[in-house]
This record gives sequence, C-alpha cells and structure tokens, in this order.
Amino acid sequence: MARRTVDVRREEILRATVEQLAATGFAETRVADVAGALGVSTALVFYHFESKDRLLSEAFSYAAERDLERLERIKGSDAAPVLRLHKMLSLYGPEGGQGWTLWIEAWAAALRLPELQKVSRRLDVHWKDAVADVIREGVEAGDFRCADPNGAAWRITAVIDGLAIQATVHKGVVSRATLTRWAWQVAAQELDIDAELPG
Amino acid sequence: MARRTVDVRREEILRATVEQLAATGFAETRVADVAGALGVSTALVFYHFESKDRLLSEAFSYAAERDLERLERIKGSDAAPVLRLHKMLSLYGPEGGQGWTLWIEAWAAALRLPELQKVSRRLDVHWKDAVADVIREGVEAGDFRCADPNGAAWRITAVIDGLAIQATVHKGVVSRATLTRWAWQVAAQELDIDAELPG
DNA sequence: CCTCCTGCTGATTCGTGAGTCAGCGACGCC
DNA sequence: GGCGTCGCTGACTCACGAATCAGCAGGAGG
Repeated sequence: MARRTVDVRREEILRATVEQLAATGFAETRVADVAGALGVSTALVFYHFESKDRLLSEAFSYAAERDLERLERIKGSDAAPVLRLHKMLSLYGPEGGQGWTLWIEAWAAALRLPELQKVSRRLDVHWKDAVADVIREGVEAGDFRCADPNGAAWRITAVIDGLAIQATVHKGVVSRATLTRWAWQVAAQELDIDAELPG
Repeated sequence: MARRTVDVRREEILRATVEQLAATGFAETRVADVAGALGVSTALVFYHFESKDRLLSEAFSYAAERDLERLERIKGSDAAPVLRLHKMLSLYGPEGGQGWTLWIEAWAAALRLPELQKVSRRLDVHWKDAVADVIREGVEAGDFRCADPNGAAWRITAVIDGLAIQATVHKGVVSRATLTRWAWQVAAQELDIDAELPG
C-alpha cells in the first residue's frame, strides 16, 4: 500500500478526520470511517495516533490552527481598521458554513474533554483579543469611538456566535445575510460608526 | 419494588434523565445511569420508553417545556416592560448555570437528531418571540424607543447565547456578573434606555 | 542483491451498552 | 380470597467499535 512518510500521512489523517468531524459530529465519528475515507486500515490510524480521543483533539487543534493563521494574516494586513475588522468578522461569521458545525460540536465536546477545552478556549480567546486589538487601533486612528474595546469585542463576537448557532442548527430561522447585517449593526453601534457595510 | 402509576414513573425517569444529561452530556449518558440513579432496572426504562433516542428527546422536551412555563409566567405578569424584560433575561441568562450545559449539548445533538432539532428550534424561537413581544409593549408604552423590536430581540438573546457559551464552556473567561452587565448594556443600547440595572 | 527499518494490514480480542424476554409479585377488582 | 392485569426485574443476546498484534512488503542504505 502506497507508503508515506509519517508527517505526510499524519496530516492526511488529520484532514480526513476534520472532514468527518464536520460531517458527522464528534460522537458519531468512527475511526473506521476516517480510515475508510483514505482507503487505509483502521490499524494505521492507531499506528499514527495512540487513541481515538487523541486523534479527535489533535484534529480539532489542527483545524483551529489553520483558522488562526488566516485570522492573523488579515489582522496583520495594512488595510484601514474598518476594513480589517469587517474582513475578520466575515471570516469569523458565515465563511463556509461547514465550519460552524465543527465549533458547535467542539463547544459541546469541550464540556467533557479537558484537552479539547484547552484548544477551544485558546481559539476563542485569541479571536476576541484579535478583534479587540483592531478596535483599539481604530480608536487610536480616530476611526472608531469606543470606551471599552475589549468589552465591545466580546459583545460583537458573542452576537455572531449566538446568531451563527441559530443559523446553523435551526436552518431557516435566520439567513446568512441577516446574520451579517445584524452583526455589523451591533459593531457599528459599539464603535459609533456608520452601519453601512463596507466593500 | 415500589410500584408507581405509569405517569408518575415516566416523569420520575424524565427528571432523572434531564439531570444526567446536564451532568454528563448526551453522548455520555447511559440508560443504565438513569436507571441506577432511580434505583431501578434498565429494563424498566425500556418498559416506559421505546428507545434511548426517544427517551433523550422526550427528556429535553420536558425540560424545555418547564422553562417555557416559567417564561410565560414572567411575560404575563403585570410589571412594567423594563422589569419584565429584565426578569426574562435573567431567567434566560445565568439562572442555575447547569441549564446552559444542557442547551449547548442540545444544540450540538440537534445537528444530528431531527426530533431534537424540532424541540430546540421551537424553544429558541419561542424565547426570541417572547422577548420581541415585551419590547413591542415597551415601545407602545413609551418606555423604549426601538425601530426593529424583532431584530433587537434576536440580537440581545444572541449576545446572551454567545457569552453564556464562553462562561459555561471556558470557565473563567467571563464571569456571570459580566455576562449580565454586558447583556443588559446591549439591551439598553437597542432600546434607548438607561444602562443601569433595574432591581 | 541483500537486509533492516518502518509503514502498513488482516484477523482477532475485548469491553461496553442497547435492547429483549420470560417470568414474578403487587394491587385493584370481582 | 382468588384472579388477572401491569409495573417491574434479572439474566440474557447481540452488535458494534476501540484497540492489539503478529507478521508482511517497500524502499533506502550498504
């Protein structure tokens, strides 16, 4: 069977696991499914990962890391704060739609798996901090007026979390478009800017 | 073994199941645990509920129904809209703290179990509608100024959802007190009222 | 060309938990 | 007081999925 180096194979397995997780959830993901999707034996998965729990949390961590990279790339760009913030919220918000399934699953799973909780906490805090940073920059640049950038960041991202849950779990109750509009509306209110969407 | 009527026993089982669900999650809840907590045999549970899936969604539905009753009682009281709204948000928000574990689990589980999704959707929509109704009353009474009561209700409850997730899953990142304060702050902004907490 | 190392597998073990079933005993009813 | 219903149980089956292991093959290095 097509042999790979450890690194390549591990990443292949992680990617397949993330897909499986997003598609069928933590509880319903079988090691056999992941192996099957790659056309390898289940034993191979255990050759590379010592247990299923380990595999799942490493896979989630892998997905999280890739997301944070994309976030940092936007945050570090030289666009105006308003634009950067809007891009960040767009990335955080709808983006894909498959992503949210994974985060919702992850929050629930994190209630029980301490290892997963650490990753999930790190990811969430990082996100809110990044938003807060950009808000602070915008305030300094005179683009925003905001007395509490940190609180504002938490409230804005919380609205998105809350709305995204509704949009993802109860399909139809809120549209993606409404989600985006409302999220930006809250941001505008918090930052004392025009509610018109940029771009 | 202490014999009961069907109704009594069913409710006993449902209550025990809700407790178990809140404590250990949907995925980790065993029929044997529920039975054990009541000191009865697992077979009895299957005597009253045709399958585990059925038991779980009925239990969640049972908990949801009790919550909605409490909500309606507050909503229907004759206090001023501001006070009623605040009470509703308090009920929705911290209240217990064990409740949120259940909702987070339920959202994740609803992604896969259609029966559960129906219940969860009904509950969520009912909540947002109730908040919107009280906002509308407040507007009519001249207590609030709000151009979009429905949107405001969704945004306010979404913030609470989002913050409650953080408080519940990532203990320590936001305190209950901060959650309450921020939620009310968003409400005040939406309704153009004083951000001071009533009561 | 041989030979290890190592990635990989098929077959198997093992634990666990959902669901079943034959029967028992309490209690209402005649 | 006998009897039939019905809530209830213990002891079981059964399926499924995580984890193991002895060994197989491909390819790099001598």
